[in-house]
Amino acid sequence: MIIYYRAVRVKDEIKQQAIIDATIELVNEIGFVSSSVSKIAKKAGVSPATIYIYYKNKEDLLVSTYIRIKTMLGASVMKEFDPSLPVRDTLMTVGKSLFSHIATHPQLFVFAEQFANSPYQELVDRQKLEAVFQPLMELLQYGIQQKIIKDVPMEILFAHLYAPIYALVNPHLNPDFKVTPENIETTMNMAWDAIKL
Amino acid sequence: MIIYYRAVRVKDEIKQQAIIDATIELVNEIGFVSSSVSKIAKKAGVSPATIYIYYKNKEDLLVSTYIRIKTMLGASVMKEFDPSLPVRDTLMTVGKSLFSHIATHPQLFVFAEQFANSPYQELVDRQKLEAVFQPLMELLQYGIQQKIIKDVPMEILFAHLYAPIYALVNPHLNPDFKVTPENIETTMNMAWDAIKL
Amino acid sequence: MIIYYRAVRVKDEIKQQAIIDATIELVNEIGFVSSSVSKIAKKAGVSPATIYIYYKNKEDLLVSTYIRIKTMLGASVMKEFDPSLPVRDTLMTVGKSLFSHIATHPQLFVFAEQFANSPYQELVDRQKLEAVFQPLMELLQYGIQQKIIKDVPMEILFAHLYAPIYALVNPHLNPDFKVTPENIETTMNMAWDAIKL
Amino acid sequence: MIIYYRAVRVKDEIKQQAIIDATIELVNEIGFVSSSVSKIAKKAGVSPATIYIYYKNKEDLLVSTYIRIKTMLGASVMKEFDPSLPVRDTLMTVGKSLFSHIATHPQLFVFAEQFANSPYQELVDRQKLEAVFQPLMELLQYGIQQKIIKDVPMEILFAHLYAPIYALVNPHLNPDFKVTPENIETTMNMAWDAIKL
DNA sequence: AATGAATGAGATTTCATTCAT
DNA sequence: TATGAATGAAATCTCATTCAT
Repeated sequence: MIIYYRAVRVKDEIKQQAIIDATIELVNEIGFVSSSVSKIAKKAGVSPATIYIYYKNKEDLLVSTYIRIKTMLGASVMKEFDPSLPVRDTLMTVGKSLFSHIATHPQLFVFAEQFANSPYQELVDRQKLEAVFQPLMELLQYGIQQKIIKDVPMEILFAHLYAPIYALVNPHLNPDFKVTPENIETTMNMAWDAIKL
Repeated sequence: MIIYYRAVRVKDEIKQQAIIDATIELVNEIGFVSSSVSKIAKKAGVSPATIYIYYKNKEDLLVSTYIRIKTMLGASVMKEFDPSLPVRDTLMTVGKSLFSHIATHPQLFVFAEQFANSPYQELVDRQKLEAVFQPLMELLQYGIQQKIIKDVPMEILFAHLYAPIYALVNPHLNPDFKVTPENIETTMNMAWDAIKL
Repeated sequence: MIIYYRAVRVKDEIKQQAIIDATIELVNEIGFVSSSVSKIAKKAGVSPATIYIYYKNKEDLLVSTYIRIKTMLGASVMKEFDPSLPVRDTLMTVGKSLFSHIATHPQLFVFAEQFANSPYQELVDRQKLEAVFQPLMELLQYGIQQKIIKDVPMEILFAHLYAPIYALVNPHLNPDFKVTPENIETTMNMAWDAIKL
Repeated sequence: MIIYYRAVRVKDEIKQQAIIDATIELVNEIGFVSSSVSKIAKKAGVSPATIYIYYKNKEDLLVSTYIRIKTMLGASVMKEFDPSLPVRDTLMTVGKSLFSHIATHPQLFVFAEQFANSPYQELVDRQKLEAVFQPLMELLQYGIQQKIIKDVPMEILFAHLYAPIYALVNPHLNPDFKVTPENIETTMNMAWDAIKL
């Protein structure tokens, strides 16, 4: 006699991932505005009702997807972070890592941009998401102290270090830009020129 | 001889402007996703049907609004353009003008960002919109030639000159950033350090 | 040349009545619980969307219908009210009027009962609805003063005067009861015995 | 010879009662219309699927709950029935018992009222439920024969005896009515006046 | 017996657009 | 030109019920 009481059908990790993947793909294809729960469900191969087992509502689905993307991006980029190197080298490395992460996962980037420019964006705890970049801020702080980096507000430093990257890889803004090693090198050098003392 | 005065009622410029204003305001208030034609009509004080007299459909309304905003921004910013000044001064002036234009009309900026990150964005002729910045490109070209500015692709120069500005004024990204003369000065100086030879 | 600017299609009283009629009929047929907006629309011969032109939402439709029914009932019953007659005669007349109103419009009664036993019921201003019965209360008051009627709380008097009527005509409770003149006479005489001194 | 003890797990009485309790509570809180099987399950602390082990479907659950309530009410009220007392005393006692039962279990009453005004109501065998009141009917019959009680149809007698009670304790109809001994006394005396010869 | 996952069907509501005047 | 009414289509979400273990 077999007793299998415990093994009730269990929330399916694969299905949950399929839903997230479908969400990202669909937003890439038809945009945030037109992406409905039904369409996401169809793409994921599940019933619309099933999505509501995994997510409280549409908002929850989108916010969760965004947080997952941002968390992955942060972890991936900061993996390269090595404070034992010279300040400049560390910043360059992180920047290049960001470049290549985006270049490898353009879909995630498109979703994130559309999300960030939607009203849903107010629902995420930015502080929590940005916590992963704390070491970077400390490094910049240290650079300022060591008179290597300009003594200006942190947000301005960040703007010059990373905004150009986002602008360049954004296909809406620069449809023809290619993420080549040379372009990366050029951009990061210029960013350094902007912030260095 | 008969002289026809403008006896026929003519499309009402004021009404048309009211519709555009309502569109921009509504997108600011509730976002692109939730802005429906009926709500825009209500805010503009007209019937939904009236909007279809002035615009072919919703898409036409949104695209027209975007183009109007971008055209105004371009004109406004380039008004300050004076090629008789030194290259650096001209670029600084244009950058500051951009800063202050956005600071004075944050609503237009919010609409434009949401539009640019929507599928509608593919419907605008970017080349045409950017034509107004042609003098700027020529100036940069000239700066390169004169060995004042780094000889790198034009889009990289633009990215370093203006992306930090957009990032800083974007309330999603930097909710606490204040557009003060000092911050403007700092940012533009850093942008110049990035692109100057 | 004809100018008909003014005569835009106007909210259709007939259509609105059709929606209310359909609501009442449907609740009679399949009950409150199963009556959906779509089904009401279908019965009324309009699109579900049309209902939302006339009513803010389902709740508004149901509450409006209830108020209309109750107002009609009140007006109809009180039409017979004649305070110049002896107290007993007036109360008898009103009771008989109530009896015959319900007997003639059983559908309205069924709807009202189902509504009153639903959570929607909390949304109506009972005080306002009952205002029409003010003269009745004053008459009872007068009867008490004249030592014709028992000096007990008003709500107990009402309960004995009218609750038996509602119970008897309720087909759930008394499916076989017939509203005959004789039964009416009997019931009202007994109600009088209950309240008279 | 083999003796089977109750070795097989048996339907869990406690669980079944929990489901019924949850049903009644939920209908009290959110009404009949909004009470779904899932919500009932959650409140009862079981899986929705479990409910279908104990009840064929939702209808079965609701009808069973209603029958249980009505049966309990009947038994409880008739417990006091004592035909050896004078007719009047017996009727008074039963009425007071009804009053106090409802006052002690208002939740059961709310459920019953909502149920009775729903389409489910047609699914119960009223005759069976009312069988418990048979002695009461015989008593009234006897009273008529003895010329103590008016010789009118049984349902009219019942309506005058008990409808005022239901009306008074119904919080929708009389939100401010208090079930005090005095009010009970008054009401029952008046009911007696209505039916007595 | 017990259950969490799963779903087709259907709920309420809003949408972009057209109609009739 | 201008409009309020009207609507088919589609949106989000919930429901009663069944499945697989």
